[in-house]
Amino acid sequence: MNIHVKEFDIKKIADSGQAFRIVEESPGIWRTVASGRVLRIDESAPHIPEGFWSDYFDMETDYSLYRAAIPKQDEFLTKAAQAGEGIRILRQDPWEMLITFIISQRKNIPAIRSAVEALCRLCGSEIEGEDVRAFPSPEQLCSASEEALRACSLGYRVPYIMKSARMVAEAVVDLELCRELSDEELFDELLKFPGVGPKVANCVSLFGYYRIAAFPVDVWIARIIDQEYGGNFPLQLYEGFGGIIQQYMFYYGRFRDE
DNA sequence: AACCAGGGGTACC
DNA sequence: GGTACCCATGGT
Repeated sequence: MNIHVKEFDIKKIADSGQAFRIVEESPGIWRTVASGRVLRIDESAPHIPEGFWSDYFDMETDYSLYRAAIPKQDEFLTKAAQAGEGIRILRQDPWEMLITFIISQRKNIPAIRSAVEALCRLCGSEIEGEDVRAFPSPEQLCSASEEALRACSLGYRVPYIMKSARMVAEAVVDLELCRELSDEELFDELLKFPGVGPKVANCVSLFGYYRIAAFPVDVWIARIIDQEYGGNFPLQLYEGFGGIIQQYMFYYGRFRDE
């Protein structure tokens, strides 16, 4: 049983900077790993199973309603939203997002991918019949040695990751209970982790907790706001779903020249 | 409030 | 094959 797939582009999602384990395994066939499961998607005939995966890919949401809020006079966003049609905000695992976005600081996307993959190979669980491993649990990560973590190209982030993993393993911060918090409370809670500042807390909120009002500002978004909006982006036009608009901006900012 | 941090990816030569 | 520059930043 499959739901009707529309406004879904796995290739764009793989390049959107929210998920780092989606790879083109063979031409046109994409493989993704989440919560210890593997799914393969044919980009020309996408087929999303009901249940876990349709929830993960947020298939119930109609993104055209969000794009409709963009004023026609806003040429940049109009083009960005057009170029980004098919991108969805994935409902990813908060723990995986926490560690992934601590890793992300001052790395480019290919470097984030390889570091995350190295971490999974180091201490993630095997997945039956697959070459890839699951993202490691907090306990698995805690059991890894500092030297082994350094070999994953994590650099100065190693202590942040080790301390954050311990905080989750010891439930100093309960990432599941955090689902009950308001956006502001969640943001403050995430800031308690070492290596997590405003940018990373917003990314974890948006991609790990589906807080679509969160609006992470990285170098790309800052550049766009500066160059296209004279330093003043009208975020109030998109109250409650700025994160979705941000995703179109990010994607278009990176790929409009290709 | 400047300044620094690992080092990988990439474009260019 | 060398090198210069950039990178979904945060801590000090």
